[in-house]
Amino acid sequence: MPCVYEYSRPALTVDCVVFGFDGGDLQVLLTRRGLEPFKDRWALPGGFVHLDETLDEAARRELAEETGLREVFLEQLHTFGAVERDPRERVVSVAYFALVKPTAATAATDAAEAEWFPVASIPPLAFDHAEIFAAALARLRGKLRYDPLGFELLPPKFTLSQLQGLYEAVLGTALDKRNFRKKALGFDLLVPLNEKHRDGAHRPAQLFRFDPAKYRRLKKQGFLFEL
Amino acid sequence: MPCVYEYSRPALTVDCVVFGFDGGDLQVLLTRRGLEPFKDRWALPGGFVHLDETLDEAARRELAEETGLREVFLEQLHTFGAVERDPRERVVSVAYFALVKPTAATAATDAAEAEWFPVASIPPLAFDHAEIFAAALARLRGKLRYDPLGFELLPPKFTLSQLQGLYEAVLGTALDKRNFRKKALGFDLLVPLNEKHRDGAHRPAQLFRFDPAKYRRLKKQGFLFEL
DNA sequence: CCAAAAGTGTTGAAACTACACCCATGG
DNA sequence: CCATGGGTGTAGTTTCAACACTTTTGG
Repeated sequence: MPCVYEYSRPALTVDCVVFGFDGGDLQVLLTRRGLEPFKDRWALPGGFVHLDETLDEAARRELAEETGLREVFLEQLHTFGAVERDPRERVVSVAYFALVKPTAATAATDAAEAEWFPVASIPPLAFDHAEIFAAALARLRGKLRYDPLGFELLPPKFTLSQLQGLYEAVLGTALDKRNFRKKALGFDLLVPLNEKHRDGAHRPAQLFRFDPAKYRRLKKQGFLFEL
Repeated sequence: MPCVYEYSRPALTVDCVVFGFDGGDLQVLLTRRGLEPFKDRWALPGGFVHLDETLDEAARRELAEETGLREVFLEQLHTFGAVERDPRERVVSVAYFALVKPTAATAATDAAEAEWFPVASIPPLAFDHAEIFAAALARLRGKLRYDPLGFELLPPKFTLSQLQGLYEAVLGTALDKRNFRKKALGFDLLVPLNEKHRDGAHRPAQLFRFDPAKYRRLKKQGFLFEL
């Protein structure tokens, strides 16, 4: 029998919008609900915040538990507090968005009831998760332009074409190859490796890595990224 | 005697970072705490979220109760969830930032224990409110550049010099008068009024108003503001 | 030798920066 | 008539967008 205190404050959860990139499409990781309400519907991975953990910790813990993902890029998105967003009782949810590299991404698929969906064809979602997802996608699109988030979705070594493909997939627009390369290299944040990417019957591509330390140094001096 | 449920979930509050502009400095509205902990310290206005209100509603209600402010521009900022941010018990706080026009701002001063402080000289704050304030200021600075937020801090009728002064106060840099005017007028979002601003022994200034409807229309077509 | 993606420069247009003087008013 | 802030244009530089062909490889 619940006492009055159960109803005196909202429940608090975290939900994660996890993005991945397979080289073609931008994707999102969803889990299938095992319980009512919305049993068998797809939903964002997430769960209740414990009293002894921060919000970020809760998000990481839930991600690990439900999808097996660890060490992902995680950033708080927005807190959703509509009164009726959960039919059972008042639940406020702190939403996060996460970016995972392809290596980690494939590991996640092996786990439990988690599955990747291209963002263009998301199934119906539980609760207000469609709204949360839309907010996350908008944020990713907006931020990609002036923050080097993209590298969190690529393997540590990547080609310029892969980088461009990612920008095109996320922004939904075609980009000019020469202009893109000029800009991307102009920042001096991509270091060429002594390694080529061989992939099929054509000229092999130069591999690069992103230099995050240098980026942080530049950012402190009021530098802007902007691709 | 509290039952176990009191401790099974964090308490949830909202806190508001309210900015105003007096023509010279960017200011923040603080309230003096009447109770322990941090009794007599300055703090951000805020309070507990009720079960039957959204987070936005809670923020507006608390603002009205503690400062008398209504009809302000309000936007969710970030949710703060450090485990020890409140010494009494686990409290998670959804922070908002608010922008108020000078007319409303003076009304607020008359109210209760609320007072405006220039952002350059904020007193010590309760809890983690200094951190919240810093996040709000950073967000305001960042967003001002590509979102027409500034008009929420000016009276409905304003001169270009007032607008420029606001940008300079928020961004902390001097701007070139001619370039600023060119850009500001170039968007075609400022409509000149048949009215001048008389103020002292010099040429009176043209008054303008911002056209929010037109802005929304342009934004839908993928238009970017950026001053 | 063919298909397929990698790689590379230039040019015209637009936007940005820097900069100095006259105007209208109140006292 | 003087002090004060309002208001205006241009030139040099930089950045941006558009655009097509050669290179390297595997099959």
